[in-house]
Formats: sequence, C-alpha cells, structure tokens
Amino acid sequence: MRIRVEEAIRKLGYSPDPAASALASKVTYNIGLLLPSLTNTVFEDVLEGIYQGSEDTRFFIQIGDTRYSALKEEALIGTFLRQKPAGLIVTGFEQTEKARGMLAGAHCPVVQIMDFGEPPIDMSVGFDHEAAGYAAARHLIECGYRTPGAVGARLDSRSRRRLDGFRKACQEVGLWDEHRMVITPQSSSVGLGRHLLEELLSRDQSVDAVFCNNDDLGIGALMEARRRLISVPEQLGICSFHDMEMTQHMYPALTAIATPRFQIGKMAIDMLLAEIEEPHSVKRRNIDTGFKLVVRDSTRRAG
Amino acid sequence: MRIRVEEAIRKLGYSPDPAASALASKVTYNIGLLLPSLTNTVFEDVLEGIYQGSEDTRFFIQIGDTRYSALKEEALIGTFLRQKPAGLIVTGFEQTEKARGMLAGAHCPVVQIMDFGEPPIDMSVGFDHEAAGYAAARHLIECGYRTPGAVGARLDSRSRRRLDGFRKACQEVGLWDEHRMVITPQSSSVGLGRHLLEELLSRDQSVDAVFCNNDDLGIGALMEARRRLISVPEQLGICSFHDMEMTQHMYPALTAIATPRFQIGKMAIDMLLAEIEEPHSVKRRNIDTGFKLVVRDSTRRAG
DNA sequence: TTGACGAATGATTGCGCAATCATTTATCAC
DNA sequence: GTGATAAATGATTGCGCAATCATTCGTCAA
Repeated sequence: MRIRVEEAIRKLGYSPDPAASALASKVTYNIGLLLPSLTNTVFEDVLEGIYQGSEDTRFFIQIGDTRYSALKEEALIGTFLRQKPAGLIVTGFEQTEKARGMLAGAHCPVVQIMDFGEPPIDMSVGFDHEAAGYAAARHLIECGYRTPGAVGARLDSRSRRRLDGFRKACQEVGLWDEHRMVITPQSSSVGLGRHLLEELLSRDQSVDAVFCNNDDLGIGALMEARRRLISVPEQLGICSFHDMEMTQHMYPALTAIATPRFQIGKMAIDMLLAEIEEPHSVKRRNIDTGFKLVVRDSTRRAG
Repeated sequence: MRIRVEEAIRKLGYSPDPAASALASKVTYNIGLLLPSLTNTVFEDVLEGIYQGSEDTRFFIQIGDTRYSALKEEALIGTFLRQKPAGLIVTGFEQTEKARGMLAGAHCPVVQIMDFGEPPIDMSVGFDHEAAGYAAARHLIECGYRTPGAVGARLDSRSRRRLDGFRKACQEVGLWDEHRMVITPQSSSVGLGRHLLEELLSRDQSVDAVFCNNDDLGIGALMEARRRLISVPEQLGICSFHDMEMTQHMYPALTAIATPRFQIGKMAIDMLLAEIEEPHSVKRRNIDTGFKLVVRDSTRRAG
C-alpha cells in the first residue's frame, strides 16, 4: 500500500503544499534567523555554521536582516512568529521589551547568539565581549605599549562592551586617557579604519598601540600606518577583533582576538534542533564559548 | 465600519495567518533569492541592493544558498516554488535542465542576475564576464606588461569566462602561455591568493603581471608580493576583480575591474517588483550593466 | 472456530483565509 | 417620489493538508 502511494507520488510529481501543511498543523519547518547585518563578514561564518548544521535536515533557514535596528528586529520577530517557525535564532540580548515578550511567549525554542552574560530568554551561545576587550588591552600592556588607544564603529551594545573592557584594563594600570577612544556610529569599513587611525593620531601623537573593534578597522589602520611610514609593531601595535581569514595574511600579520563564529552558529543550530526534536532535552542552555587571543607580528615587538 | 474593524484588529492584536492566506490565494509575499554563496563578499553588495529595493514593501526576501551546486539549486527552486513565491531571483544561467523547466513554468516573474549573454528564462541583469576578463588583459598589455599570468579559484562558469576573455586578449597579441594560468577548484580566500601567486611564480619566474579572478585572490597576491619583496607595480602588476571596498585601501591600491553589484541587486528587485505589480510591464528584460576598469597604483608603472 | 487485540486503512472535520456570490444600503437623475 | 446604478456589507465555499475518529483487516491464543 505504502509502495503504491509512493509510486503515485513519483508518477504525478506530487509534493505537499507547505501552506496547507502549516495551516493544518500550526507548525512549519522554517527556522528564523535574525542577524543585524548580512554585509558584515562577522556573520558570514555564523551563517556557515548554521547552514552546515542544518544541511540534510528538513528544516529551512529563513534569514532576516535587522540592520542593527531593534525596531526592525521587533517587526521581523512578529513576521517570523506569524509563520509558526520550528525555531528561532536571534542576535544578542538587546531586543525591545515587546520583542522579548513575543519571544518568551513563542511556541518554539529560541537561541540568542553572539553574546554571553545575561540570562537568555530560552537558550544562548556566545562570549563575553567585555572580557574580550579586556584581554586585548592586557595583551598590549604586556607587550610594553604604554599609550594605548582604541577605535570603534557601529556601536551596538556588544561593540561598546568590548571597548568598555578595553578601557577598564587600561585604567587599572593607569594608562588610560579617554581622548584616545575614537568612536563613530558609521558602519565599519577599511576606509573608515584608516580614517579613525588618522583621527586618533591627530588627537594624540604619542599613541603607540591601537585596539580595533573589528577586522575591517584593523586592516584599515594597518594600511594607514603603512602609508604614513609608521612601523608596525615597533612604533604602533595593532590588535584587531574577530580574526577573519584575511587578517593572518596581512603584512605584517595582525594580532587579533579570534571569536568562534562558526562554532557559535553550529552550536546554536544544534541546540535548536535538539530542542525541537525533544523539548527540554537540552541541558546546557547558556553557553560561554570564550575567545582566543592570537598573537601575530602586529604586536610582536623586538625586546 | 472600516474604522470599527481596524480598532478591533488593534485591540485584539489580530494579525492574519500567512499560511491560510497562501492557501486561499495561491500566492505569498515571499521573494526567493538564490545565491551560490553567502560567505562570498561579492554577493553582500547584491543583497544590499535587493534589500534596499524591497524595504518598506510588503515583500519578504527569502534567501537560499546553493553552495555553487546546480543540484542544490534545483532542490531549492523546487522548495521555493512550492511556497508560491511572488517572484524569484536566481544567480546565473547554469541551471539544470529540470530547474530551467521549473522556472519557465513558474507562475511568477524570474530574474537571473550576475551574467549577461544568453537569453534569459524571463528577465536578466548582469554583465559580460568574458568582456570583463578581456578588458583586464588589455589594460595590463597597455601598461606594458609582457608576461601576463592569471589566477582563479572556485571555477563556476562566470569565473571561467573571465579567464577565457583574459586568455583571448593575451593570445591576440601573442603574449600567452597556458602555463601562466593557475586555477584551482578550491574556494577563494586571501591565503589562497598568496598560494596561487607562489605557484604562478614557480611555474614562470618572468611573470610581470597577474590578473586575479576576484578580490580575495588579488589582496592575497599583493601580500605575497610584499612578503617576497617583489615591487608592485614595477616588477609585478596586479589587476583584481570586483573591486570591493577594501581594494582601494590596500597599499599600493589595487587596480580592479569594478562590477556593479549593488546596482545589479537593485535593478533586479525593481524589475521583479514592477513585473509582480503589473505583468509584462517591464520592457527591457535583458540588461547589460557593463563594468568599469578602475586604474590604481598596482598597475601604474612609471614610464 | 471464536474472540480479542493491534495494526492498517478509510472517512470526516476544521485550520483561517480569499474569492465569489447574494443581499442590502446609499447615491443620483429624472 | 421612482427607478436605476453603484457601493457597501453579509453569507458561503473551498484551498490542501493534519488530526481525529470509525472501520476493516490480519494475527494469535484458547
């Protein structure tokens, strides 16, 4: 009987209507993914992990681009929930009150990614951004740099906390001056990195090290240093953030805080699928992935 | 009456069920977008254009990642069509026979992007890759380079045609040797760009210019040249492809064939929305956006 | 053979909306 | 005021499936 039916399916080229299925069963095989940006290389790797973890399952990843706007995010959460997703992955902890309410009341598991600290709405996987910024500062200080600065763009809460951590570590050893923190709401780019280093140097010519809030800025800073014939790492140490593939191939290679973006994506989808399969089966619901300092030539001073 | 209804909607927090709507009307507000890769910066800008063009409309972009596989693409086209999308955007002209059949029979407009040449299934917007490669070669030749090579990765049909065009221009002036074409099926990265230049130089030390099939490779080649103390552009001219933001900030800045990725995305979504709004209203259904040679220091030899 | 039980199969209902048709109400010219 | 037309409103049906219930069939022990 089953065989006969399956033969007919093949012969007629039948395939079920997902809309009818969703209407009748009140659930779909869609997994909603909310990212603040798709044009930010940081999220490419997260995406890669999520795709890899959901390949060959019946689930379909539906991406929403919030453009770093909590309101757009709120609207998208509404749109997604209306479609009765099987699960939801959202970036960070900074949803609007209403969005948090919707997520808390959702009839599906929810994973918050890229951050660690606050208790999650449901589950979370990420790392502590303040600790990461702190680690960057400690590294520069231990390398002997004494006039550290920092540059940052597109200041979402996570970026801000990285800079907070950096500032804190510098203050602890009495090496901080707030003038050496150059930030802008503009979205980050290599060109902006060059510009921000320029601004930093114009504010304080004695700056001997800079923490760049992400790799675009790091590469930009490196190129600007090169243009000005400022030697890296001797005259200027550069520590980048995220460590995308490119940074290790720069010349000199960039020291960076490497963030486990692929792993975060993979763990998030794994947790989500497990929880969809068997509700309440996931035990560790709030995961700190940590980060890693990768020391390369851009901070490796002789002596 | 209308007012009373809308008040009730607000009060009850009612929002229509998209599944029921899709079932009853046989159409949704989803626009399917098939890209070969999301971790390729090339498509970020396309995406940006599409998002910008669909913002504040009732349409929702649904992304599918084909991972450069025609079979995955075929499967995704099936998945998308089952959802009765309002429109579809697919990359390139290399669909499987079956996929082309499905697209041709789709009850919605279809735009093929990133390529120009073949007659489209429905509509298309892109540029001629062979002509772009040809232009790169002509530029290097006109700069006086006499031993041009080329490196390429991830050889989809478009990449291949770029290299074909490059080869053709070199052959026309008797400057070609197939040994100076180094290609690999690996996916492109900066590290790979370094490696491919290494390979190219090991095959023929007299190479004095290289065309890189995309910017990752171009930046990698530049970094490798730097490491080997090969001066750019004097000893080695480098021409990159696509011209993402970063290339102009390299040191020396990279000459590149700039491709109008944002514009392609924007035009594609505009054509699609117009056609959804009013079938057969779009007149120019096969658009050649062209490309632009941007000359910078990496090919600007003194004399 | 009989009864009892579980598995396989068949028949029915409702999900929430859009589309269609049937009805009522408003609008206007004469 | 009348009739004719257009607009607004109301009632009904069906989209294609999943879930539920009702039925039949097969299996086995007594």
